[in-house]
Formats: sequence, structure tokens, C-alpha cells
Amino acid sequence: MKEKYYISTAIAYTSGKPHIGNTYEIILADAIARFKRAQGYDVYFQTGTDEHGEKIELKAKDAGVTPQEYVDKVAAQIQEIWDKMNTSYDYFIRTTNKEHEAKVQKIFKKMYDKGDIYKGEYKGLYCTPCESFWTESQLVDGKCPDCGRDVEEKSEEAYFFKLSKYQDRLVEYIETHPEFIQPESRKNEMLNNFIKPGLQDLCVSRTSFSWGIPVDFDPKHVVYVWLDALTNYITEIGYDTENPADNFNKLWPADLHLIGKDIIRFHTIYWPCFLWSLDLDLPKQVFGHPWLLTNNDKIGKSRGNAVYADDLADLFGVDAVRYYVLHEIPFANDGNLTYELMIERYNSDLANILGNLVNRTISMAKKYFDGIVPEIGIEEDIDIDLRNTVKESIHATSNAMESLKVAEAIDHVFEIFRRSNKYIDETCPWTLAKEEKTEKLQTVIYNLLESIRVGAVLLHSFLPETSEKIFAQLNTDKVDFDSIKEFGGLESGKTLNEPSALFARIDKDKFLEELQK
RNA sequence: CGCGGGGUGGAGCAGCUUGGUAGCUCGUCGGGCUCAUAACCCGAAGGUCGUAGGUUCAAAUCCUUCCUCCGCAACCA
Repeated sequence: MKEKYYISTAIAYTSGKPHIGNTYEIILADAIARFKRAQGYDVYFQTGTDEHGEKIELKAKDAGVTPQEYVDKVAAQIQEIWDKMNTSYDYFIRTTNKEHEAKVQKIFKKMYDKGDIYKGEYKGLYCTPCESFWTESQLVDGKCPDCGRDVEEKSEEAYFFKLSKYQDRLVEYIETHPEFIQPESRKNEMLNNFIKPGLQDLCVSRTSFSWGIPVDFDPKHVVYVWLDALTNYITEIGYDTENPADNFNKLWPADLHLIGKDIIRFHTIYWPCFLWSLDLDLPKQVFGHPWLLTNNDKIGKSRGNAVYADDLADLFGVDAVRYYVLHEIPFANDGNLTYELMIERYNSDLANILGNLVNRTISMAKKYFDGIVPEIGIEEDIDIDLRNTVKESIHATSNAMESLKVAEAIDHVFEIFRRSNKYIDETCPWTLAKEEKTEKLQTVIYNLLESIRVGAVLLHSFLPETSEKIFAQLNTDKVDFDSIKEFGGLESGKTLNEPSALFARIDKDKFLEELQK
């Protein structure tokens, strides 16, 4: 039986259209999910939208629609972008699903019955005109940061979750499971910054707005959005407070929660405590990925520098966008996006190294062998060397993926293509043709075609469309990982299809000029 | 003294755990080749590894000072 692998992204907040930085997460998760599938895992890949909360209630009001109408629109927009980016998620959960809502209510009740949630008083600094609570640190000169007026101490009835109860257990768990929080620097940040200084009980209900899941036994309260949102990871796969479904028992605990670095706190402090309250195991790993910046600045609509994945895809193609974000964002540091860099990567990696390699190789096969995949003839050291590079790259790619170093993994795949280009120069097939060294020429062309095929198999997780285009040109159906265990999977005697450019080069100056218009 | 991360040739990064010829990609310059998308291959220039000090036969790598950039600082998601 196949081993399961459950991967999730954070659910996207439906306050507005997600920018390229938000979209990075689903693309990254998709690459990991596809790679695991290719390795033979039974993958379940979940994403979705987080649709409750005060901010959405306000946004809807501004737009003059109901919150439900608002989130329906944004959720559709998000799913559209996810689909456009060719992401292979298995399920798209929305927290306004009735089933999810009902389960959240049951979860809240269970925690309450257990005594982990209790009714108390929320005390804070309140600005009456703005109807908002503020923390000490949010105040500007001791005044409301929104309107600048005085704030006053106020308290209101609220439910609290006993985070403090799980504090020691959490410290011990994190310290004995070094792989739980990735990258590791985040682990220290959580421990030192939040957990060890002491966890305050968390206020898990709100009465100041109504766009949320009502607490069923006290309906003037709605469930705190994070309790609502985090539980998405279990509700839709079949969790139930009394009778969890078989599917849940199979999938939980999740293997990887892929999230942004800004919400690590919620996933490594609140979420574990919630799970323990339900007597459930913790996810095996939480990876807080870095961010994508534009022109080295944080992306934000208010900053006016928001760039959207669908716009980029229209300009450069889906795979070029996937390639860029997967390759340019390192494991632990923020990546940067500019049109200049985008064009540079596109031309040098995709058009020149990969696209041109495929094109020149197939052209030669056409010219010298009428497009029929030749048999291997005479082999020499140079050929063995190429094969070794291919073999090493396969291992290196898998190893990098194992530790979620996706950018590195792609580099290893490209080693195959770089080496292949070099191999052409070393062997000079055109000279072999002229001198009629046919057997040698057969070997060279075969090795090139096969190296490209292996590269395309590995590439499929990252650039699925491109990979399939290559398979089509090679006229092969040997596209799984089993087919690259041994060099030589490409069938001789088959006829290649016509070569066509995978990526047309971009004229940088012209392009940027066009963009200005 | 709040916590954490970074500062390596023009750009982006690796190396630092387990000290010992400073590596990769892009860009620039020169050469080669002509199968190919002005592509590909080879070579060169370019770095006192933020600063000051210390440990050591030897430090980008370990310790300390300072400068600087960035993120976080909890009931907003």
C-alpha cells in the first residue's frame, strides 16, 4: 500500500485578490505535492479560503454587498488564480461551508465541556467611536491609532482558551521535535519570544461583530477566526468530535503545513494547543516560508506595488512564473521580484539553457536520423560522464526536495540541461555527421534525447506544462520516476515530433518599453 | 541593552555546525563553434567575505565591540 502524504497550504484570507506573494505558497505546495506523488506517495493536498472575521464584514459593507456575497466573489477569484497557475490541489475548503461551520461549533463545545474554554472578561483599551480594542503597543502616543482620540479601559464578556495549561508540554514538544518548526530560526523565535515568557489565555470569541460562526450555546458570541480557520485542516478530511471518519484516521496527522512566516505563531502555538485539547496528534511539520518582495519592498496593495500572478502569467506564461517564484525564493530568506530579474531568468534559464537545448537536439535528430530515435552505438568516457551527471542530479534533486529546498532542487535538474549543452560541444555531432561516424553519432543523439527526457520527468513537478511539451516532442510516454531509475528508458525506433520553441526569447528593452504604455 | 535573521567581486546567493587553496548563477570582456531561440562551449577581469579587536601555526568560518538593513513584539488576519 502507498504511504500517505498530507500537505496543506494556509487558507487564503478573502479580504481581496491575492498577489504574487500569496500565490507563491500554493505554487510551492504544488511542487512539493507533485514531487511526492511522482515518488509514489498517496498525496492529499488541501488549500482553500478563510472567510470570516471583522475585516471581511467591513469590506463587504464598503462594497455594499453582504459578507457572503463578498467572500463568494473573492473565493472564486482565488480559486481561479490557483487553477490558472496549474496547481493540483485535491480539495478547496471554504470556511463558510456549512459542514465546516457545524464541526467548528462542535469543537468549540467539546473544548468548553472539557474545561479548556471558559467564560471570562476581556479587558482592554477601547476606543468608543472606532468600536475597537487596542493593545498598549498599538497605541500612538497613548491614543487610538485610527482616530487619535483617547481610549478607555473597558471589559466585555468573552470566552478564553487555556493556552497556559499546555505551555510546558509545548516547550517540551518543540524542543524534542527539532523538525517540527522549519526553518529552525523560527523555532527559537517562537520559544524565546512567546512561549517561554508565558502564554496568556487566548480570547476565542467575539461579540463586536457578527460575521463568524456563532457559538451555538451562546449565540451572541462568534468563534474567534483563528480557531475557525485552523480547524480547516481537520474538519474537511472527516474529523468529528465523536466519530472521526476513516479518511481522517488515515490522513491525520498532516505531514506538512506550508504557511507564510507571518503566521507561524498561530500554527506552532495556538494550533498545537487546540489539537491537544481535542486529544489529537500534532502535524509532523510546519514550514514558514519566506516572502516574495517586489523591488525589495514588501508587497501590499496600500503600497501600490501589488503584482498579481495572473497578470504575470499573461505576460510570461504560467510556467515562467512558477519557475521564477520556485527558483528565486531561497529556503529561509525573502526573494525578490522585478521585471528585469524575471526577464533575465526567463531568457537565460528557460529560453537559452532548456528551450534551446531541446530545440537543437531534436533538430539534429531530424537532420541526421530523420527524427527516429537511434540505438546506442559506441560508448566512450565522455558518454559515461554525461550519464553520471544525470544520475547524480536525480539524487541531488530528491535530496533537496526531502528537506523542502525547492529552489536547490530545480538547480539540480538544470544541471542536467547545462551538462547536456556542454556535451554537445564536446562531441560536435555535426563533425561526426560530416565524417560519417554514424555509430558514435547515434550514441550522442540518443544520450541527449534521453538526458532531456530524464530532466523533463524531474521537471514535471515544477513546470508541468513545459515538461509535457517536451514529452510530446520526444513522443514518449515514459514519464514516471520508475522510468528514470536506469538511464536508457527512451525507446529507440520511435519517431520524434516536430521541434517547436518552448520559450521565445524576450527582448528586455522592448518589453520594458511596452510595459510602460 | 526586548527577541530573531541578514551584511561575501556589478546583481542574486552558497560556504560558517566539524577553522586550512573564496564557490555557484546572472551580467561584463575576450576566444571557440555553427546543430540551435544573436543561442551553446571555453577563458579572463572583478571580492582585504560590514567594522574593530581577540583566540590560533592558520578565521568568511570560533569569541567579543560597534555600525547597518530587515522581520517579530500576541488577542488584526
